[in-house]
Amino acid sequence: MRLSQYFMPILRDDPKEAEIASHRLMLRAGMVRQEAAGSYSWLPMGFRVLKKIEQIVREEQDRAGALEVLMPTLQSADLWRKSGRYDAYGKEMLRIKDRQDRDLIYGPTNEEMITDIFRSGVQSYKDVPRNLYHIQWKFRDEVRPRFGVMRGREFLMKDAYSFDISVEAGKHSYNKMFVSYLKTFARMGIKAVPMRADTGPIGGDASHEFLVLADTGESGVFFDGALHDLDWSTIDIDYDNVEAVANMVADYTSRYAATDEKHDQAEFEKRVPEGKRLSGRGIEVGHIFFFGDKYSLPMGCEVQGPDGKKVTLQSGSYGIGVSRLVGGIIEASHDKDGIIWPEAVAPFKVGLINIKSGDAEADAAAEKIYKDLQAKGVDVLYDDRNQPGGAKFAAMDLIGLPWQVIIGPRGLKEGIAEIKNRKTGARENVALDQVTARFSN
RNA sequence: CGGGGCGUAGCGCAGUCUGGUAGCGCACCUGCCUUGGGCGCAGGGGGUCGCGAGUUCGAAUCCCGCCGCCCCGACCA
Repeated sequence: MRLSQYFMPILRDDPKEAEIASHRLMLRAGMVRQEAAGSYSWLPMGFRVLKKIEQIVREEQDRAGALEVLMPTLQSADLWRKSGRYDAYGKEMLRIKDRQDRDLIYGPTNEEMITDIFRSGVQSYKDVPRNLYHIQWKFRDEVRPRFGVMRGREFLMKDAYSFDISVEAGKHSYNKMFVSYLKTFARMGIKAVPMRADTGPIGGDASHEFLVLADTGESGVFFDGALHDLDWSTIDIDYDNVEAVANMVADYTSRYAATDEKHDQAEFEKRVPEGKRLSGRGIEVGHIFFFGDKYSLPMGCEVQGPDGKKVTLQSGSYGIGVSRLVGGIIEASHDKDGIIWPEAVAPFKVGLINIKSGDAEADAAAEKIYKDLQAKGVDVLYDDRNQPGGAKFAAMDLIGLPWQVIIGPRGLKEGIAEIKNRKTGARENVALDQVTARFSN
C-alpha cells in the first residue's frame, strides 16, 4: 500500500479526551474515530489490526475443535424471559421495540440464543460434546464507557459455548478452552495470565479471567512471580489428551494469581514467598466460565442418554474481547514515540521509507523494493509522500510497524538500505538486492 | 448514578469575568526551496462560536432550557 493513496488521518497533537496510551495512540495513528461515547468507527489501519486479531482467535478456536457460527445482534426478549435474565440483566442491556411493538434486545452475550439453537438441533448423547462460537458485535450500555476501545459500549467479542453430557466431560471442554486461550494470546505476542475470578451475572462455578499486565488496567492483580518463569510463548498440546490438557491447566493455575475481587491476602502470604509476591494492574482480555446447567435447565436443553433417560446438558461460555485486545496490546507494547506492534497482529509487516521522494534514484530504488516485497507477499506500507524525512520517521514510529526499510541518497551511494527494528531500535545496513530476501518467509 | 470539567476551523487552544461583527499554533491549498528525525520563504482557503428560546441597537460573551463529550468515584467482555 502506498501511503500517498491510503486513508490514515494522523494527528500531530494528542486529542484531549484520550487519557491512556492506547486510546491516544489509536486516535493519533488514525486507527479509529469516535462516533459517540463508547462507540468507534474502525479506519483502514485499525481495521487491519482488528481483523488480524480476529483471525488468530478464529484459527485457535477451530484448532481446539470449536465450530464457528454467526448469530444476529438483535435477539427476542422472550428468549431472555425464559432464562430469567430479561429482568435480571439490568440497564446494561439495550432494550428496543420494533414496529410491531415487539420487545427486542441488542445482544450483550448469547447464552440464551445458543442454548436454544443447540437444543433444537440435538436429541442424543451421541451429539455431544460440541462447542459453538461466533465473533460478533455486542452492545452493553455501560454506565461509563472509557479508555477508547478498551471499554466501549459496542465491541467485538468472540464467545464460545460448550455442551457436554456430564460435569466431568464439561470440565474437559473448559480445560480445552483454557489451553486454547494460552495459545491464542501467545500468538499475539502478549502474556495474558489466567486468574481466578468472580463469575459475575453470568453465573457458574469455575471461572478464570485472562489478564494482560499493564499499568492502566482496570483490575488490580496479585500473583506469584514464579509465573514469569513459565513458558508463555510455545504452548503445544493434543486437545484429545484429557489428562495432558488437565495437567497443563493445573500447571498454569497452581501458582497464586487473583484479581482484587478474589484476592485473599492471607492465602497470598501463605503460598507465595515474600520476595515473589507481585501486584499490579491488568486488562481483562478473556474470561471463561463453567456454569453447568444454569441455562440448560430452565431452557430444557437435554438429550437422551444411553439408558434412554433424558440428561440435561452441562455448559460453559468462553469470551475473548477482540476489539479490546487492540487497545490491550498497545498498552502492553508501546514507547514514547508510538505503537510497537507484535509482528503477528501488525497492520503491515514492513514500513518502507523513501527519504527523498522526487529524487529519481531514490524513487527508483524504493519502487523496486516496494514491488519486490509485494510480489513476495510481504505486507508493506510505502511512505511515498512528498514529506521531509523527519516527518516520515515520526509517522512510521507512531504507527509502529515492526520493520522499517529506509532508502535515502546516503545509503544509495553505497548500494545499501537501512533496516530498522521498531521494537529494539537496532539498525542494520543491507545491500539493496538483499532487502526483499530478508522478509520472505 | 453522585461529584468535577469542557463544547470556538481537521487537531490543540486564546477570546467569555468587563457584550461591539472571531484569533493563534499545527494541519490543509498554490508557488518556490528542501528531504538522514515533525524543513524554510511567500501567498491563500476554511467558522450557523454544541442546539433552542430570551435580554439588548448589538450576544461566542449575559439569562433560561436542552444536548453532547471527558475526568474521578460506585459498577463491568
